[in-house]
Amino acid sequence: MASIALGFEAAGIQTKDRNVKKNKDVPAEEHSGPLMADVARLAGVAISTVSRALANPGRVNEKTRAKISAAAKQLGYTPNAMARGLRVGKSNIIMIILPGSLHYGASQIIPQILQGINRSLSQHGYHLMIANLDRDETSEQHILDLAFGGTVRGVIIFSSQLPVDGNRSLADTALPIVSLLLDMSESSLPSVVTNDRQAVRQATQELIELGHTRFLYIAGPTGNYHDVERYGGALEALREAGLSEQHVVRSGGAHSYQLGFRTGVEAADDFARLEVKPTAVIATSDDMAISFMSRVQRMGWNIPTDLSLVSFDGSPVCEFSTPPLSTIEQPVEEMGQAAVALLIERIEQAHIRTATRIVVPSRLIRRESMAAAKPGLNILRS
Amino acid sequence: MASIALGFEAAGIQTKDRNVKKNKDVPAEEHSGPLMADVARLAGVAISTVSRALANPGRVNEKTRAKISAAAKQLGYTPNAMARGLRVGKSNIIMIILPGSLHYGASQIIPQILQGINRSLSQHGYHLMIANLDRDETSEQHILDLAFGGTVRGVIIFSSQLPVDGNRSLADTALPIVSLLLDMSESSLPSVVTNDRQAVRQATQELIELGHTRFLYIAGPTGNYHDVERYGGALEALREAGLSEQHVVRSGGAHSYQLGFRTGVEAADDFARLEVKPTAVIATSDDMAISFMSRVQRMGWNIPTDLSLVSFDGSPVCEFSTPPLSTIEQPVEEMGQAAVALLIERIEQAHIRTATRIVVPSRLIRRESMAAAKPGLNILRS
DNA sequence: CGCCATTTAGCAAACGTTTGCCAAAAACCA
DNA sequence: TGGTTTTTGGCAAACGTTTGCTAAATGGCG
Repeated sequence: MASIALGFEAAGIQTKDRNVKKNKDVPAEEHSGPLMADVARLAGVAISTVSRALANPGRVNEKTRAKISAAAKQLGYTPNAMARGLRVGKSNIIMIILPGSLHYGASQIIPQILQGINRSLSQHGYHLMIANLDRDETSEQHILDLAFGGTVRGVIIFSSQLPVDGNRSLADTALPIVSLLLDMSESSLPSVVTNDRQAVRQATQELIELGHTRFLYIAGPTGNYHDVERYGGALEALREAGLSEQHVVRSGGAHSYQLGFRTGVEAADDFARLEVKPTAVIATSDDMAISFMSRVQRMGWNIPTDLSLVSFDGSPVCEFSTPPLSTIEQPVEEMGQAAVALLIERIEQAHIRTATRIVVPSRLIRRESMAAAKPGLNILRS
Repeated sequence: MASIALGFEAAGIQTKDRNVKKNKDVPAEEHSGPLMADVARLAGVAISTVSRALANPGRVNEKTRAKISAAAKQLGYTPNAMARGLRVGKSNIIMIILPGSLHYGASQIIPQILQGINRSLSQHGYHLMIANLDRDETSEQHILDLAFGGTVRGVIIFSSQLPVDGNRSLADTALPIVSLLLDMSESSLPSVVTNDRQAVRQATQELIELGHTRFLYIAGPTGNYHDVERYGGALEALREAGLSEQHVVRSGGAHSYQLGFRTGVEAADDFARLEVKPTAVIATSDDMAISFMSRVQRMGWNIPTDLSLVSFDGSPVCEFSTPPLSTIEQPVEEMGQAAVALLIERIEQAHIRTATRIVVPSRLIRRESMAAAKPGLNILRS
């Protein structure tokens, strides 16, 4: 407007005008969509009335409200989320932080988790943004920018530690955070977890009852929460049965879960090298179990006659391996829903400060890969 | 609201006071974080200088810039994304629309796709939001609200049609959109696809060269783009070899891909019922192939001696089935990257209007599930 | 030292909503 | 009908940035 007026004012001095323009970016006149003001004009009311009619219907006459929403529909009006978010100081976006090695355990559970969470969130009017937490600094920065920049309203952190960058830490946010799969209730983060330890203990107990006394444990990344818990559960069962830690051989542990299949292959090689063969194998993920099984079968061992096998995750594919694989199924759907419920509770009632812990139990699905130990056959030659 | 007010009215005069308050919400004094104004004050410059120093470093003295970014770091300042977005009229969020039956083909490819896309986006400073496109109306509304409400800056639509709701359609947005997996370049949407048709044709040709003349085709959802393409490819190969459509039996087609395993199981039953047995099976997803294989093996058939098998998707698990499964691998990583590249190109240079089509070829991974047809053994009894 | 060209910094107006406050209208009661 | 309560609508000020314009500062040159 001002520049046009200037142009008219001094028609001869075009240069001047040009110079002025150098500093000027186009104001992006392209937002196109109808504004609340357009709706108000069409409905013959004030903007504020439109706002109230759309967001807080109780506060406006029904007849007016109808007129307004008709106008809105006619124009195809959609309120601008950023303007709203800026004004009310909150967004309706939830961020889920996924570990860099995305394929934790069986990759199959990630889509289920994401879908379950997204559905639950949608029902409450929230949207889902995903963030990858790699080991590099930039990914942590991105996440913290999202958190501190007001883009997100709450965080679900999936089997990871809270990211930190410089003097900013996710823990310092006022944002509600829920930890999924990783128990961080000690650090006063509400957590939704499954009973890794107990589930593995129970599976080990069953193997012991079937007569097994020598175990191969195929480990996840050393130090990983899930690996520690699961191995701990196996050891507990052994101890209860009066068996020492000598009765279990560990394999794997060097790789991230992303390489589950490779870990299983290497475990099969380890197995082949052992003088004293275990009769039962506990794998910390289905991927490992499947590739392990494939390799040892190829080497000539029979499952479950020579070797029983049980793993963790509950991927659907386990039902269709040969033989069908016993696995500890994680109730991903329920866990996702529980996490969302917890998060929304924190969002909507800011006064909740107690750190809850919700344990959704995993359950062992018994299939043909588990059988009684071969009596008196504790030593096999490779 | 109205009824509550009536209740108060009857109660007495306290109502007045309460009613006044009813209209008042706390102004949410809790944004907490440091503002650009705080940084400016600490650095001893004006707000606008801070803004320019942070976003457009060339426009401000280096010494000043250093002072400002030191101040920003000291305060842990993070710019508010919604305020920025509102002002500049654009966000930095990309939305990916996933089909409601999320487990298209092998669910394994979804996490890979998502991770690949998210990584590429991160590098360009964008964030990824996921949206589920279910069959219900609310999910379409949610998606359109995101698109029209200015929340997102671009859209990647994964193997789905554009959602429509009332008089709003994603097609009407000014937003850049890229279609992934589904070829919509005819509808002037830039698309990144793989060569479904040609890949299946080639695999079928190889089977024919191995002496196979009777096929079982395990179909995806009837009418689905991928199913049409893949079946078409198989038919083309048959026709080229002078074989009529009679030489292929279709199974499945009724379910969504989500039930891939079940489709395979039912295909095995169909197979058992056939008088004239096919000698080769083409499955449209790895899930189907795996469950099919498991069942027919259990019924006593041998793979690949009695029956050759090839499927689509390239899930890692195929390498470890018994026997290892031949599969057509989709280059998901490259496809994701290509989609992002295309999208960012459209975002940053708004003048591109030509609809591109990028074909990233799939490749057949040959494993033991494919072998020569048993000579002269076209009919087996069940 | 003075004049002009070029940087650099600051003011204030946007961006599109929501909402406190107040005025107007409506409804009710006597 | 007049006064009082209740409801409804409108004005304008936020929310935290970016940015056009202008003022000030800096530097170059005669």
